[in-house]
Amino acid sequence: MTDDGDGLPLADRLARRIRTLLISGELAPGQRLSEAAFSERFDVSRNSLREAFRLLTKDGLLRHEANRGVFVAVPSMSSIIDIYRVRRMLECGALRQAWQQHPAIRAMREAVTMARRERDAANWIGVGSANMKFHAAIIDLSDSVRLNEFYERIAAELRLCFGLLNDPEHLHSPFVEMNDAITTLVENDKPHEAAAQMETYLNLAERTMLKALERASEKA
Amino acid sequence: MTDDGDGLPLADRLARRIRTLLISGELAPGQRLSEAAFSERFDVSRNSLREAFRLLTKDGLLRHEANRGVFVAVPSMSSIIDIYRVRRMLECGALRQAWQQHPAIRAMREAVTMARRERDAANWIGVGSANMKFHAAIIDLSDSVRLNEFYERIAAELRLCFGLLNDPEHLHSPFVEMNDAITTLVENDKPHEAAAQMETYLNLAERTMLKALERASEKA
DNA sequence: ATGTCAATATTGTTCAACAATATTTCTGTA
DNA sequence: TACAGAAATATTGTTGAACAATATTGACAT
Repeated sequence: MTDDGDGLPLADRLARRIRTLLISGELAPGQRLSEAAFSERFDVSRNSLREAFRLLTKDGLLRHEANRGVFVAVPSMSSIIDIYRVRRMLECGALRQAWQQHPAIRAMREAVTMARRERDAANWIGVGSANMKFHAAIIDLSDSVRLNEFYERIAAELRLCFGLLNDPEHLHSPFVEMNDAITTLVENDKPHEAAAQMETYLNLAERTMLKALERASEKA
Repeated sequence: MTDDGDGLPLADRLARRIRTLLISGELAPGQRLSEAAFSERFDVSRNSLREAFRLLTKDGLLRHEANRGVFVAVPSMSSIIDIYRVRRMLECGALRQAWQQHPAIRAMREAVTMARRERDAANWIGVGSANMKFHAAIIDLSDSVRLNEFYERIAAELRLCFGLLNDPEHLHSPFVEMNDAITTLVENDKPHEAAAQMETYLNLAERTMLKALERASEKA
């Protein structure tokens, strides 16, 4: 099940491959991505590669400087603050108007179960993925393809931030039980309380993130 | 003040030019955009044009079909519903957490004033622009560059929908006074009431839009 | 009218070239 | 040595042509 999306245009497939490299941390923030090197590496033409770069730049994962090339975006304090501002708006909004019978709630519950299982197996990056699934499910509550698409972009940027840090246990584990509580609230048709809980969740996560970034940058 | 953004890469400038054509209605929805024809028209290479097409496709203004080319996106019922779902989420959210002293409130007031002036001059497309400025100012309340950027994309799609209709007077004028009321509410530090008012505003606008699209499509 | 097959046009992708701009290396001078 | 400036080099920006893969058109036979 390699699923290399053979039907899609080359640039899209390329963008997906590079995105994977970016969020897996194989390409360091700030690193320059040479057109010649990458077109060679992926065995595609420079033109096709440039199309892919444009897409990823629009996604905020790459930064483009005129006549200097593209660089892996470097997460900053202000970008983290901005990302969490977006998350509060979207996730709390989606929860607040959540309808008790919405199928996405089932996905939220599944993500919580998965996160717990991964945590018990001490697989912290698994906990992280389950966590991301949980929040994606929350966005699904809003039933908007555009919001889903937008959130995917934000989530990719967030993963880029995660890659900057180490300590994934301390980063993801504490939130598993909060996810459970929030899920229970929407299951019991208390969307406003769920949204309120999510707001404190995100504020806490933001602080954790900023603190971690601070430590990481002063070490450098 | 032509402001052709001479510093930007060619593909970005191209994308902007084509976007202008799209939202001004010079390119009809569903129309196919031939690479050969447009690269000739703008006197650029096919490669550069393709990069621009990719950007606009990502913005939802163009649709890309494999081996068939790009087409101007055709607004549908579902896309309008989706767009207004996004607008409710973003605009109501921004208003709800609005801070009385925020500079964007001043921009809202200015947009209202401008809209009134244009309406009195019976310049309906001017009313429309002022209206768009008003809603952009509301998004500014959230102080997020990512939300602003996302809203720009949504606004462009919305303008594409507007182009499909005629009757701009009936489409924009009724909302000027509502804008005034909402602005007054945030000026008086009643953000929740402003958000509630905005929700009814957007529901009404959505219905108007859907009705108009229905008429336009059954005529075809 | 309908379906089949060749002819044509369009997109998908690559390659090679050159201009414009950045970066590095070299050089001469204080 | 340290440093400013100039030459040399490398990289991006953009173009044009080429060819394969796919889609559209049109002619023809039934």
